[in-house]
Formats: sequence, structure tokens, C-alpha cells
Amino acid sequence: MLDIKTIREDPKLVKDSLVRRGEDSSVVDMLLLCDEERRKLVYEVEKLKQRRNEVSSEIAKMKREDQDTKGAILEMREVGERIKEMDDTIRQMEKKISDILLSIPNIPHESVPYGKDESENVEVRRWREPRSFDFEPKAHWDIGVNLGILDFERASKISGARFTVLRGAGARLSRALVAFMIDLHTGEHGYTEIYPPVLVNTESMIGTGQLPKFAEDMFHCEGTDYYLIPTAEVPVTNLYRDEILSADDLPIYHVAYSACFRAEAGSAGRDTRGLIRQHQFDKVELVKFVKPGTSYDELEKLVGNAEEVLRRLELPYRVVMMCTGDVGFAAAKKYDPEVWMPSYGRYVEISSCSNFEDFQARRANIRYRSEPGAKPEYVHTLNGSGVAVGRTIAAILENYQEADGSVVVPEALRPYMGGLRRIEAE
RNA sequence: GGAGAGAUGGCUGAGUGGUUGAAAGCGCUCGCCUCGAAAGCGAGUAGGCGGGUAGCCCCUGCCUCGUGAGUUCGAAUCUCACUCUCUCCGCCA
Repeated sequence: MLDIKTIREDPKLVKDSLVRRGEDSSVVDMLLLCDEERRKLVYEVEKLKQRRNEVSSEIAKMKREDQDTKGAILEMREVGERIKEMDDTIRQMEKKISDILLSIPNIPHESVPYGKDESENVEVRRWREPRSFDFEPKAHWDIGVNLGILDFERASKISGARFTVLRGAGARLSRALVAFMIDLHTGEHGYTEIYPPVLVNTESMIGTGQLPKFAEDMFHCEGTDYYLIPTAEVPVTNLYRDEILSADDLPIYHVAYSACFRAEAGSAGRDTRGLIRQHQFDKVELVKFVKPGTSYDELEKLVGNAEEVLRRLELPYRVVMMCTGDVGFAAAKKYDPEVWMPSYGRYVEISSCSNFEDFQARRANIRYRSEPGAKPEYVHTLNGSGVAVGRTIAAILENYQEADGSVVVPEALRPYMGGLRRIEAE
């Protein structure tokens, strides 16, 4: 959420940002109109309330002195009615303003390149050349099924499309990856581990920006106020909702493993095979709460932390900076580390690292005091995958496959796999 | 699921219709004291939304005592609904 005061003072900035994102900027004028109207009403009703307060204390005094209060009470009864009506109108106006405010995306940082869609994202760096195979490499869904470690057919029987059952070494590989990633981030990057609920309420979803705009992407538990989280970003960022932190608390670094759930409405036909796009997948997420001045440095470090996972696993990757048309609703700046996927013949997103500045903090009301007694200010929040587990399994299967159909276990993972060096068909 | 108790400021905790936005304590900040510190003493210390003035200093109004409605001239205080927490019982991995 943007600050209404910023919009009031510099509407052009917000309109330009919407245009750069390729969105309609006319909401800004509508918003300002409502805002002006609201302030006018607030001013009026507050004058009435002041009058009511004054007369009420006069009535108290008159009663103590045994004077007649009938006239004053009658007058105030009318004033009270009037106040109620106006408060109603103001409440409607505020609802409208907040609806608009919640639907306006963040302003991209000045370092974000202009572009209309993902085709204009900018590659920032590459690590390692993709391996060249002396045989025809297979896709991970074939490798996994042949090894008996991925079972898509039974998954579709028990659940449906876009689900997977992991079996044997496949299940262990997944568990090993989660442990490996969390150990790396807690042990070497200074993150504190969190294990969050995967069901959260509406308020949390609004706090991080999934709602109200992207309701169709979410699984909602019918008859309840619970949503299945699309990422651990939601519960972990909302950990400090409506809190005022002290400067000493910052920066806060959290790492959280969770299952993630996405309805994937509107992606029919895309990535239908394999582990790339599932309704349920595992992810290790990194979340930071930092002082405003530091958030862009923190973003670079965060991306580096995600990249370190891929380097340790020796998976070739590149990092892409999102352009204005692809930066995402809540982010001011975003980098996507992408892993090389032989079956796709290209790099595939395996992480997404964003600086939200105070966009989420304002929605979720997460503040801090720069020093004792100072006015509370909004923190900056960041998060990034560190990294997506399902896609990492896919990348390992494909990049580490051998001509005989077996898959070599990356060295960094072997301690977590009971020393297993190679996954072979049983 | 049943019965009961509760929800007040950074924290603990008073307050059952009218100078209570809120006692007291703790914490924190500043000052005094001290060579310095502690102790002691004194002062200060919620957030939000408007208006004035104007770069976050200051003045001023309104709102906020879990959330939402209601009663009333006036609600932290009375009524109703909801949410959450705790205790006991039941059920259960």
C-alpha cells in the first residue's frame, strides 16, 4: 500500500509508475477526489463532535448544580443523529479509498529498467556454463518416473492434476534439500528458523498483498476464514503485524520451510508436465525486516544467499532483474535467480527475491522506533525463495543425469542422503 | 464440543455512566547528584486521522481501553454479537 499523503503530494509520480507498469493510471484521480471529499466531511463532523463534547460536559456541570438540562439534551439528540449520518458517509468513503489504495501496486525503484513484459527483463549475471551431454538428456519427469521416485499417475488419482508423489530416494532427496538449505541459511547466513502455519486468515493475506487483488490464485477453505498459503512469506511477514519493533531488533532475518499452495488459475496448459508448476510444492523462504536506508543492500545480500544454494549444489544459473512490466504487484525491485533446465533448453525461475520497501509494512502495520521515544516508522520488508524445492529436484535430476538413467547426488547433499552417491532404479 | 474466567498504554495492573487518554509500578529518555557508575531525587514518555502553521518544531480538534453494533446529551464503564487467550471436562495425532 502506498501512503495516501505521498499520492496527495505527488500524484504524477504514482501515475507515471502505473504507466511504466503498463497499467491504467486513472484510479489516482478518482482516489484524490474521494480523499478530498472525505477530508471535507471529516472536518465538518469533527466540528459537530467538538460541540457535542462541550455541551455534554456542560450538562454534567448543570446537573451537579441542579439546573434544567432539557433544552441542551434535546439539541444534542439532533446533533447526535447528524453525526451518525455523517460518520456513515465517511465510513463508506473510507472503504472506497482503502479499496483503491489496496489495489494500487508499488512504485518500481528508479534502478528498475523499463519494459512491457518478461521479454524485457535484464540478465544480470551467469554462473557456470550448462553441461553438454554426450547423450540425449531426458526431462526430469521421465528420469523420475523411470527411477521410481516420482509418481504422477497415482498423485492424480489421489488428488488430481498438478500433484506429485515422491517415493524412496525422491522423498529423501526432497527432505535432504530442505535440511541442507535451512542449515546453510541458519548456519552461515544468519537467519533464524521459523516453522509457520500453512493456513492463515484474510488479514494476513492482505498484509503481504495477495488479497484483495489475487483471490483467484489462492486456495480458500470453504466456510472458514482460512487460506492455504501460497508461500511462507505470508505467515512469516505477518509475524510482526501490528507491532512496533525497537531499532535493536533490526535487521530480522527469518528462514522458513513450508508447503506452498497455488490454485494456478489462468495457467492452464502451461508447464503441465513434471514438477515445475504444482498445486502443492515445498519451498524454503527467506524473509527480512530491515531499516529503510539499508533495504537495497539487503536485497543484494538476499539474492546472494539464494544463489549460494545453487552454487553449493553446482547447478548452472543466471540472475535476471525484472523490468517494470514484470516486477510484481508488491515489489519495488525484484531479482529472479533462474536455474538451467536441460529439458526446457533454457533457464527456469527457481527463486524470486524482492524488496517491498514499506509497501507490505504499511499494509501489515509493521513499524519500529529508530531510538527510544522516537516516532514509529515503517520497516522495509524483503523476501526471496532460498530456494524452491520441487524445481531444485527437477534441476538436479536433469543436470546430474547419466546415460544409464541414474542420477548423481550433488556432493553437498550426500551427508543429508546417508552418504548416497547415486540414485539408481531399484 | 461443554462449563467458567478474562482481553486496558512498551510491560504489569487500577478503574462499573460525566475534567480517566486513562491511577500506580516497571521499563525507557533527559536533568540533578557523582571522578565515574549504582542508588536516590526531579521531569518527561501511546497511536491514528484532520486543521493551522509549516520540511517531520509548535498550536489545535476528533478518534482509539480486543472487534463490530446498540442504549445515552455523554460509554473503558451498561446491552448484544463476534474474535482471541486462560482454566476445567470431553475428544484426539
